[in-house]
Amino acid sequence: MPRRPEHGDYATNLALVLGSKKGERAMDIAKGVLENLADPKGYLERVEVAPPGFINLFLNRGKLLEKVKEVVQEGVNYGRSSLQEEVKVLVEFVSANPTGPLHVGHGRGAALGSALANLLEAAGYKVTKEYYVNDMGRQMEVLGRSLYIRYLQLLGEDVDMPEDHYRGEYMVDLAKELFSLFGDELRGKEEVEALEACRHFASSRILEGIRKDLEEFRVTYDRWFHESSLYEEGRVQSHLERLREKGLVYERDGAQWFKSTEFGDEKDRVVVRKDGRTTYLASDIAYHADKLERGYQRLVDIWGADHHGYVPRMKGVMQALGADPSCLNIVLVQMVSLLRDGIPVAMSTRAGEFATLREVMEEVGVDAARYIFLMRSPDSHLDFDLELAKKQEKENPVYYVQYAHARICSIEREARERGVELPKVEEADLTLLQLPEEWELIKQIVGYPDLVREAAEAMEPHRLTFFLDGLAAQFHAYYNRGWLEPQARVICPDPELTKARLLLVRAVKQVLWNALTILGVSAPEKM
RNA sequence: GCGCCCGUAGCUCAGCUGGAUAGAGCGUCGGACUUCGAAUCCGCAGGUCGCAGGUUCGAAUCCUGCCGGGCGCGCCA
Repeated sequence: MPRRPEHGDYATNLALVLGSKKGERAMDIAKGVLENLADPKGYLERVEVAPPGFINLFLNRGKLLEKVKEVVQEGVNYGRSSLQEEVKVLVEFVSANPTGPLHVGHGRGAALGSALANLLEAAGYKVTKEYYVNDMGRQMEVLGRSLYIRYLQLLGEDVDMPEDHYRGEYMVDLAKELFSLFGDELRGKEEVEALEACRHFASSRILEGIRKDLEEFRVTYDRWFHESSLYEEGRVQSHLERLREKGLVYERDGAQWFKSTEFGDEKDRVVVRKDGRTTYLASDIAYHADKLERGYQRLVDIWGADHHGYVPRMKGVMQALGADPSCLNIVLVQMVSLLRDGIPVAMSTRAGEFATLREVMEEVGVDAARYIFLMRSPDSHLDFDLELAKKQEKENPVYYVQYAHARICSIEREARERGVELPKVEEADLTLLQLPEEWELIKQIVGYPDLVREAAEAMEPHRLTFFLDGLAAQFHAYYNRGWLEPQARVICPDPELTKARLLLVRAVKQVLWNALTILGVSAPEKM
């Protein structure tokens, strides 16, 4: 899409690229392309060649106007497409350990994962959303002991909480809850048994809290996959055995190692420790094998960027499992720094200083929080200042876009009040739309389906936020033109023109709604 | 030391996979409300795209080397 109008509505550098490859003059190739250009459906008004070899395409107005009618006819389905064949994709995201409440970093992953899942679905993929619950390992033991200590403290015993345990205030609350259920019953039991009860209680209650936070954040899952289920069925061991037969798992220094160097990793990785316990990598091998066995052709894992060092070994795991490593797409989302009045807020789970997702939701609202998380490329660090977000609430970008939607709803309400019926698609003569602002709006909404496909392919929902901002800006400019020019208003003196404009504006509203919905942000009819 | 990400306007960031004169929001300054919602719009100002080379018709975009910031480099997850 060229910037300057004389370069057409679309432009291609095809001839320049071909010219450099074949060593021919680009201008000659461009002219040749022009002569052989087929346009059976008449989409093109005219085509020009410009030095040094650009081909500029000017779209046929009438054909574009028909597209506007399609927007209204297709409604919520406009912009959705279907792939040639069904592709099953599994999006796994957040997957935070159930050792404490979700913090802002998880919020970013949650917003991104859910929006990406919607986006892929809109592009025609068959999407499943999954949360991997790490309910095994040392951290779970530490969690159980942390709760046990809080519980004993509650009963008046003098026990110290070690530095490396979970010291957050929420553990005290859990201890109280535990006490109200069991009284001092646990104190009399064997420690092993009490710890097991604490572990189970803490992790299930915390996981329940996580589920509720996410639901409130408009994030839902098709499945919660528990790491422990892999062990109950003995599948971790069986997959390790299979890799051992392939020579990809071997013993050294009393431990079992996965030969990830075979696939480009810088060193081999331990899967079974000297003491016989498996590592998380062993679980991940079984888990990803399970994903493949379930028939997913494409696996999307969304990780915090601090886990980037694990990418090579996971790619290696895919190859070891006999899969193409390119079918595993790992999206690394950079850190979020939560600020309060410009001052960084510490976000350590164990130290118990929280910047929870719940806090953020309650302070700035779900719409604003989701939109801010989704505005930037996952590759960029994100500064999220709570105070600033609150102060600027009314200037927040999300309100700008939502306002455009609400404004159109308002226009439609006004039209009805004045006795103007909203036109049916066949009743409107769109050729009456002659303002440059209208042409710009038309071009933008017509380009929306391509945007959805491209954003999905790049796995970059943030492109939608920039599209939305641009569409809203174009609409607001259009609307404001009617401020001083009553004949440029949607509801104008000419009834036929009014019908055409109402239809256009309805198409704009539909596209705003569709894109906002993919992002999981509401499109209010009133604000 | 090695690896990944980032470096674009005063601030926060886009830049559509190498195109034509680098964009937006916020902030500053100046304008537009007798009503289709001013949560908006219009305009001014603001740039050696971190630095230096290279690739070619053409580079913010690709390659190399530096500089600066963030994050990793466990028989933790």
